[in-house]
Amino acid sequence: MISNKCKYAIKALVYIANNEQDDRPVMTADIARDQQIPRKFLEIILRELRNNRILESKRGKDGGFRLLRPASEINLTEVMRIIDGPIAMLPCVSLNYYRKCDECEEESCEIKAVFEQVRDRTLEILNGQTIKSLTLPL
Amino acid sequence: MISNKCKYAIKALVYIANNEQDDRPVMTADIARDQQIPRKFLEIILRELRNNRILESKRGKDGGFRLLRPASEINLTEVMRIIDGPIAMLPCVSLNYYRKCDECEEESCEIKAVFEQVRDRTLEILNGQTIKSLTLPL
DNA sequence: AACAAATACTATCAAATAGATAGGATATAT
DNA sequence: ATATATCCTATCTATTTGATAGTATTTGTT
Repeated sequence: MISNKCKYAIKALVYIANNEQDDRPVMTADIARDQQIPRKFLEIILRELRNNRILESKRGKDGGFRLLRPASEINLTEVMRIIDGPIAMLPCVSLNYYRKCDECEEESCEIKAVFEQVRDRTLEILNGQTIKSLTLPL
Repeated sequence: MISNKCKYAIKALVYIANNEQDDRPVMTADIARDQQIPRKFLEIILRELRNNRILESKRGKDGGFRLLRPASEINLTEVMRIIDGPIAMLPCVSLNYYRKCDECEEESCEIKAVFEQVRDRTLEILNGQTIKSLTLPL
């Protein structure tokens, strides 16, 4: 399962992509209202995405958030890794958050191979998806 | 990520499958020792698998656990669902633990389709794996 | 300069989950 | 009887999840 936080993050990014036609930044309050995300929680999420160079922010009146890169260059895996960490089902199989298991040697691990397969098929799909590909057709 | 508990469950089942040649049940203490799983925690896990008709148990001297069905008929998804619950990455996309999202209508959800794909590819792999297929060749 | 409106930051909190551990009850083979 | 195994109940700590509150700071407008 991905966290609510991560789901909110993805939805917020898609919302921003859908609403940035004119060059004005999108406000937290608007995203929160339209996507039904708790506003203060969303603030934290958007700031985190900004700190990780997915968004840029503008403070004060007419402030808000804009994508730092084109939506087509923001990958779903990148967002998920920032918010939730590993995508793999086992730490010892994670590409970006690898951690050895305490209790077993990897050479003799019976279950590693299966979860490597799952990881690869999952990444095939998620790497192929960007914020752009999740926006509305028009 | 699957939980440690779930990883322990799978490893314990594979261990039992690997060690049930003669008809004697496998003891918690042996699994715990050889697989480096905390014994008391493992007890809870094995009992849970018994309650869910994956294992049968025998108490007292020469007691222990045996697979209730052939290893080839115990699916990896079945075990994972018992211990960890949903396999899908979103509740609204789960086949066995479906739950509607509070904040969004599914018809207009931008991210549902992607996570349905991930679910399907993941289940393709995990449904194809049984405790038997994870045991040692011989 | 004053004000309104937005993000930034810090602190805190409650509930759930993860990951166990302890101790005694019960069943069973010898 | 006794030793040995599972069964059961209770408890515990740390972490994570999901959030809220309040204040500081920046910025555009009047």
